[in-house]
Amino acid sequence: MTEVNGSTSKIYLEVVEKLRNMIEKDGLNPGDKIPSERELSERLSVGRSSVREALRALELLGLIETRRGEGTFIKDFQEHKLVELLGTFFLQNTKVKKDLAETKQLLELDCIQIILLQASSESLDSFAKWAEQGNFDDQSYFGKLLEVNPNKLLERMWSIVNTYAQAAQVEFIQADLQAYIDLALALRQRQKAQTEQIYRERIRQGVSIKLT
Amino acid sequence: MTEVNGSTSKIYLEVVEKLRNMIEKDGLNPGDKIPSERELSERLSVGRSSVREALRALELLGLIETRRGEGTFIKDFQEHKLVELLGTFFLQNTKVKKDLAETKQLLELDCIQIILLQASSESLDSFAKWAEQGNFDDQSYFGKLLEVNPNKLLERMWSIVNTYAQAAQVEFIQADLQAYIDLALALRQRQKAQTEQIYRERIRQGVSIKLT
DNA sequence: GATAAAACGTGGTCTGACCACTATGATTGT
DNA sequence: ACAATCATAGTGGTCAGACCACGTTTTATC
Repeated sequence: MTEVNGSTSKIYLEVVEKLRNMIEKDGLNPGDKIPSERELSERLSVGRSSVREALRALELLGLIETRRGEGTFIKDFQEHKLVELLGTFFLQNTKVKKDLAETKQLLELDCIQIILLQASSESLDSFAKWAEQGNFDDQSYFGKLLEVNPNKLLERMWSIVNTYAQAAQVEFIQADLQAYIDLALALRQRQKAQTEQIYRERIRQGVSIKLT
Repeated sequence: MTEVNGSTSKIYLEVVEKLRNMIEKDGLNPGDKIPSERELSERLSVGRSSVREALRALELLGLIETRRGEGTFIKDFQEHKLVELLGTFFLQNTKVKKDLAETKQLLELDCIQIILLQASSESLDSFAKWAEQGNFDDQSYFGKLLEVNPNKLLERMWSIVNTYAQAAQVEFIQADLQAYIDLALALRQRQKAQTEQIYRERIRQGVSIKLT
């Protein structure tokens, strides 16, 4: 018996989908509460356990947060703990690591391209000022740099790749502080050639992947 | 009554953890079968529903695969759904058309970089041969090109961005067929400057975003 | 009015029951 | 002996109902 399982067999996946639509339709934002498990179960005509499977999966993904006694909320996603999992799980093959390192670098260079062409002088000024304080490490530096770039999609992609890279223990060697500062200054002056040279020769030197 | 909840309240998270250890300890590899839900439930002394919540979460992450009537298997980590999911959830409403087009181009250029440095001559030959047939459009051409590049992460990212770009009706203007063919030939000869020139001036000309 | 107690709502977990599907082994037919 | 068939057991998929633990809200009490 049962039941015309439309397309996505597996109820919990349908619930994920419905949830996604619901969030979009109702314009829910991070922090907002979503209906209770029992209500979802009723509204979607599925068992509560199926709803829970969907919610638990989304929770592990860091997309929602549940607080016992209170409810389930959309999460402002960041630091999903799943990532450490992935790292220790099945991420330990060198090919993946190489791809991660390579991709991360490419995204950083892409970001530099965009910044050179599109970033406002003010944002570049303030970034340079921030860099001159010297209060950063490789990771936080590029995190900040990616923020300066106006392409939010690129920023998000870098963030994800970076997270994965961390999980896989792919970390770049910390370069000389001055190199990072010089990069910021070169960016501010929109010196394309110099910027790229600093990145390649002084910051990402000696890394397995060479570009250009 | 419960419960000495060691550290990670939430049983399903403990199950995830236990599973991870089990996989590591037993040296299980992609394709291998993991114990059945009922057996796990018994071995870990937790309810089957908790086991299922853990498994469903890992499944949505793309770490395992379940086949009804057969069992649950470790999956090759290649096709992780993470980026996809994050995208469908939070990347939707933003007006990212520009970002999409821009990012897509950047990824294509990144791919070209990698190909110039890493692709085998044979794969470049066969790609050029394929291109000379002229049986493609802009999209399928770059889809094929991304396949030539050995960085599977990059390929996947492009594929996703491309999918979204389509959905957002961000499509590049089809260029002259000859331009695509010439690009393939330049790639085969590993002519970096020429390759990039063709891409920028003959294929992606007139697109909103200009790079370099 | 302030405080304490009870009621309610919510997530967390378990159990037991079916269903649907697959693989395996026994049965049967030739 | 071999092949096709069927029965069975094992597996994931789903549901319903029952508690528990915790937070919020309402109510009763002082």
